[in-house]
Amino acid sequence: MTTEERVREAAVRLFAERGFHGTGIRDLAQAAGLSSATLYHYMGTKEDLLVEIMRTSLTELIGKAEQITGDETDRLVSLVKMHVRAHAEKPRETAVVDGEMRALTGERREEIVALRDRYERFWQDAIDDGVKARKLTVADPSVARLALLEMCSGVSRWYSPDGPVNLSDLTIQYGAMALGMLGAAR
Amino acid sequence: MTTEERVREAAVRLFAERGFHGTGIRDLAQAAGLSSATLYHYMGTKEDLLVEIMRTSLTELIGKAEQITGDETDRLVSLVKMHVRAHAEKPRETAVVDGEMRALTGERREEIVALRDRYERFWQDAIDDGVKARKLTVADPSVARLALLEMCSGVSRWYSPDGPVNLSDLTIQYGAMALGMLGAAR
Amino acid sequence: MTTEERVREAAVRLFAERGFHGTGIRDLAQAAGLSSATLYHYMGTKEDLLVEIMRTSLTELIGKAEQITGDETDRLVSLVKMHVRAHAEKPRETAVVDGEMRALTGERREEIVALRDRYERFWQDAIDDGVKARKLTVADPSVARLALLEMCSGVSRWYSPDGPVNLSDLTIQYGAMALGMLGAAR
Amino acid sequence: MTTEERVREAAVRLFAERGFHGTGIRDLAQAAGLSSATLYHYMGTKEDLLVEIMRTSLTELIGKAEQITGDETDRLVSLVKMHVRAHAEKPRETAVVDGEMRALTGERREEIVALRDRYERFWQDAIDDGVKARKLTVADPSVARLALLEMCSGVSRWYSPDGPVNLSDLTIQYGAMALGMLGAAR
DNA sequence: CATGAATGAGAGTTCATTCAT
DNA sequence: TATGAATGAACTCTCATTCAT
Repeated sequence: MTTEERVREAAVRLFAERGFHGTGIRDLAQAAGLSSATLYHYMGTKEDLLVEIMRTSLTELIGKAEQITGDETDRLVSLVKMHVRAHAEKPRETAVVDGEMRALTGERREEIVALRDRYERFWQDAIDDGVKARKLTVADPSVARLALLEMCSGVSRWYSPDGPVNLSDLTIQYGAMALGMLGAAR
Repeated sequence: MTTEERVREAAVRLFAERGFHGTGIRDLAQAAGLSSATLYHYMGTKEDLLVEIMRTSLTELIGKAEQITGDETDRLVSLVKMHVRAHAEKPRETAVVDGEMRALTGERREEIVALRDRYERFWQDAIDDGVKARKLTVADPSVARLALLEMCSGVSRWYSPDGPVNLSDLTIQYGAMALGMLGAAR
Repeated sequence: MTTEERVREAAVRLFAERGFHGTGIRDLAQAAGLSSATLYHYMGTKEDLLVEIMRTSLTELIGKAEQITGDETDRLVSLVKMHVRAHAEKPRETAVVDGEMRALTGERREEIVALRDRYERFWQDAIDDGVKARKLTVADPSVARLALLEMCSGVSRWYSPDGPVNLSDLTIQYGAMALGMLGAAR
Repeated sequence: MTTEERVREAAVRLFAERGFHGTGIRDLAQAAGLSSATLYHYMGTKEDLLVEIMRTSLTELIGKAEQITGDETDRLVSLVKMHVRAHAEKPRETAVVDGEMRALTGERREEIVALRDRYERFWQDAIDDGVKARKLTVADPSVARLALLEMCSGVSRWYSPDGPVNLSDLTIQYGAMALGMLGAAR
C-alpha cells in the first residue's frame, strides 16, 4: 500500500468517525504514521483530501448506476442492491459523502453537489419510469426518492460485516422493502 | 423570548448547519446577539449545550411515543407519523440529535445513547409485535427497524415547510410507505 | 500609554528593524508584553497593522505638505525641511513606509500606493513650478524629484537624535543641498 | 549559463522583489527551474546565497572605485557616475545590497558591513578632499556623504532601462546634481 | 447582568534543511 | 547530478474558556 493510500485511508476513517471538523491534521498524520509536515507531501489541503474522497466515491457510484439496465422495477431493485452493497462494503467513504458535504465551500461544494445530483437522477428516473409503467404506486415520486435514498444510505451508519447479517441477504431484503414501500404490483 | 432560549435557538441552528465542531463559541455568541463572555452566563460548556439540546429533543420524542396506543399496525403508523412530523417541524433539533452524537464524550454520551435506545425500543416493539401478530412480514426485524428509522429521520435533512409538500400529507405518505416496506397485510 | 499604542509601537520598531516578513507574531507579542493570542485583541491581522502604520504616517505627511505655502523655492525648501524633520523624528515609521510597501497585497497596496503618489505630487509640483518660474534648473524634473526624495528619505536610515548632528541644522543643510542640486538661482 | 548562475540570478531577482525573508526556498527553486533539494547542490544555506550576492556586488563597486583617479571634483563626479550606472544596470543586485543587510547575522554581517564601509570611504575621501581644496562647500561632510549616497543608490529603486531616460544622460544629470548639492565652485 | 481582557493550547500550513537513493 | 521523502520548528491565527471589573 502506498503512502498516498495510507493517508487516504486514515482520512476516510477519521472523517467518518469524528467528522471533518472534528479531525485535526495532527490526528490524521498520526493515523497515517507520518509527521504533520510530511503529510503535506501527499496531499493538498485538508479540504482537498475531503473533496477527493467524495469525488472518488460518488464517481464510482455513478459508474455502477450507469451499468444498470432492465425493466423499470428491475432497475430500481438493482439500484437499491448496488447502493446498499456499496454502503455496507465502504461504510466510511459513503458516510463521509453523505455527512460532510456541508464542510465544503465554494466551487468544490458545487462540484460535489453536482455529482450527487447526477447520481440521484438515476433513482428519480427509475421511480418515475416505474410509476409511468404502472408498476409502482407512490403518492409523490420525489418524496419517495428521498425516503428511499435515506433508508438505503443509512446502511453505512450501522452495518457491520462482522455482525449477524449476511450482505447478500441484506441487499435482497432492502430490495424487497423498496418494492414494498413503493407499492410495487405483486 | 428569554435570553436562554435565544442562545439555545442559535445553537440549534448553527449546530445543525455547520455541525458541533464547525461552530465556534464566537459564532454562537454573535448569532445570539451576545458577547462570547456573556454567553457563559446562560450556558455551561459548549458540550453542555449540545447535551441539553439532545436530551430535550429525545425526551420529547419518548414522551410522545409513550402516549401511542392501539393495535400493532396502528401503533407503528402512529410512531411513523409522529416521528416524521417531529422531524419536519423541528428539523434542526432532530438533525442535531441524529448527527452530532459522535461529538459527545464519556458519560454524557452514554446518557444520550441510552435515551436514543429507549426511544428506538418503541419501534422495535411495534415491529416485533406486528410480526408476531402476522400483520407484518419482514425478513429481519432489526434490519427493518433500522431501515425504517433512517427513512423517517431523513425527513429533517430535506423537508421544508415552505416547499410544495403538505405536512399532514407527508405523514400519511410515510405511514403508507412504512406499511408497504414491512409487508403489511392489505 | 494604551495597550493599542504599545502594540503599534512594538510593531513599528520591529518592522523597521527586521522588516515585515522578518518579524514574527510572537516577536511582536513579546515586544508588546502580551501573549500572541492577546495580541489579536488589539489588532486585526499582521498586515492590517502594517497598513495602519503606513496610512497614519503618510496621512500625516500629506497633512503637513498641504499647509506649506510660499513662492516656488520656499515651498520646496519647506517640503524638504518638513520631510527631513519627520524622517529624523520618526525614523522607524518612515522607514517602514519607505521599505515595506512590497509586503502589502491587493487593495491594501493600492490604497497605500495612492497615498504615496498623492504625497509625491506636492514635490513634483514644487519642482515643476520652480522650473517654470526659472528659479530652478534641472535636466529632468521627474528624475530630480526622485533623486531629491531618495536623498531626503534616506535620513531615516541613519539619523540618530543622540548623534552629533542637530536636527534644525540638519534640515537647513538639506534645504541648502536641495537648492544646490536643483540649480537654484543664487 | 550555468546552473549556479541561474540560481544566483533567481535569488537576486526574488530577494530584490520580495526581500530575503519574503522569499522561500521553494520559490527560489521554482524560479531556477530546480527542485528545492537540488538547489542545495548549488548553494549553501539561503543566507550564504545572500552573502555571496552582496559580496560580489560590493567587491565590484570597490574595484571600480579603486580605478578612479583625477582631481577632487573629477573623482567625485566619476564616483557618482559609476555608482549610478551600476545601480541602473544592476538594480536588483544593488537593491539587495542596500536593503537586505539587516537579514544577515553574526560574522557574515560584519564582513559585509566592512565591505560597505570600505566602499563608502572612497566617497568620504573625495568629499573631504574637495572641501580641503576649497572646491566643495558643505556644512557637514559626513552628512553630505550620506545624503549623496542615498540619492545615488535610490536609482536602483526606480530606474528602468525601458523607460524614457537614457542611462548616459542620467549619469551626467546625477553628476551635475551632486556638484550642485555639494556647493561646487562654478 | 454584562463584557473587555486575557491565555494556553491547538488549528492548518509552511519553513529551511537533510538524506537515502 | 538530481530528487522524493522526511522532519522539527516555526508560521499566522483561532479555539474554548475564565475572570476581574
